[in-house]
Amino acid sequence: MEFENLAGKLKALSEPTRLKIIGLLKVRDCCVCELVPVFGISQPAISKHMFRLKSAGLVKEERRGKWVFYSLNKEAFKELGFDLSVLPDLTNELKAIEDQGSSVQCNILEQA
Amino acid sequence: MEFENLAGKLKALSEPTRLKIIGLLKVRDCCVCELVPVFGISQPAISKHMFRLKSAGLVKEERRGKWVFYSLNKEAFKELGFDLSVLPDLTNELKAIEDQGSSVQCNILEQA
DNA sequence: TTATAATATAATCATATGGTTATTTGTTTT
DNA sequence: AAAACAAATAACCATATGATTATATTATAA
Repeated sequence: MEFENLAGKLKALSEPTRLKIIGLLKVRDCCVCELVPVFGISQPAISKHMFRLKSAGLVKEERRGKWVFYSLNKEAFKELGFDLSVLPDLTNELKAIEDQGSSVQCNILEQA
Repeated sequence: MEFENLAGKLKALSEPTRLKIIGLLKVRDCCVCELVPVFGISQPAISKHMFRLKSAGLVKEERRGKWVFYSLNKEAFKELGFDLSVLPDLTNELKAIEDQGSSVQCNILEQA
C-alpha cells in the first residue's frame, strides 16, 4: 500500500477515543448509543469518530432497526499491518456498562 | 500498552512524510541532510519530524561527527503491533538520491 | 399520525499540526 | 581563530482536528 493511503488509515487509528472504540469493537459490535456513556463525550462527537473510522475503511456499519451497529473490518487491519492483539481487552469495561444500565442512555440492552 | 500511549505512537507514524521516513530508515540509517532532498521540504521541517519520531520512541539518534544519524527502534514497532514489512521498499529511491549527488545538499556521500 | 429514540449533519470554537524563514548551537575544516 | 557545514530551536502562519450545541433525518412505538 502507498504511504499516503497507509498514513490515512493510521491517522484514523491514532486518536485515543477512536483507538479505544476499536478495542471495544474487538469484543463485540456496538452502536453509537452504547459508546457515548463509555467516553463521556457527546453523541455527535462519537458519530464523527465513527465516520472517520468508516471513511478509513477500518469499520463497517449496518443498520439494525433504530440502531446502526459498527463492526471491525479485520481485513483492513491486516492490510495495514496492525496487530489488534496489542489492544487491551475491554470485555470487562463493556460488561460494566451493560450492568449499570442506569448510565446507559439508550434502550438497546432492554432488547435482549 | 495503554490506549493513550499506543495512540501517541500511532500519531507519530500517521503522517505521510514521517511514514516515508520510516520506510527510508528501514533501508539504512539516514541523517537529516539526506532526507531533505527526498521530500522537498525545509531542513527545519525534517528536524521537527525527527523530533516527533524520536519523542514517540520510534527512532533512535546518534551523532557521528557533523551528522546526526537516525535509525529505527525496531523493538518499539513490535510493541506497537505494527508490521514494518507493509511499507514499500525504498531502496531504489534512496539509491536515486545517492546517484544524483547534485541535488543532495550535504557532503555525507563524499565521505564513503 | 404523532411522538420518541437513535443517528447524522451543520455551525462554531479552541487547540494541534505542519509548514515557513531567521537564528543559534555544535562540529569539522581551513 | 575563522569559515563552513549540519542540525536544532524560535517565532510565526494557515489548515486540520476534536469538541460543543442546535437541528435535521430516519426508524420504531404509541
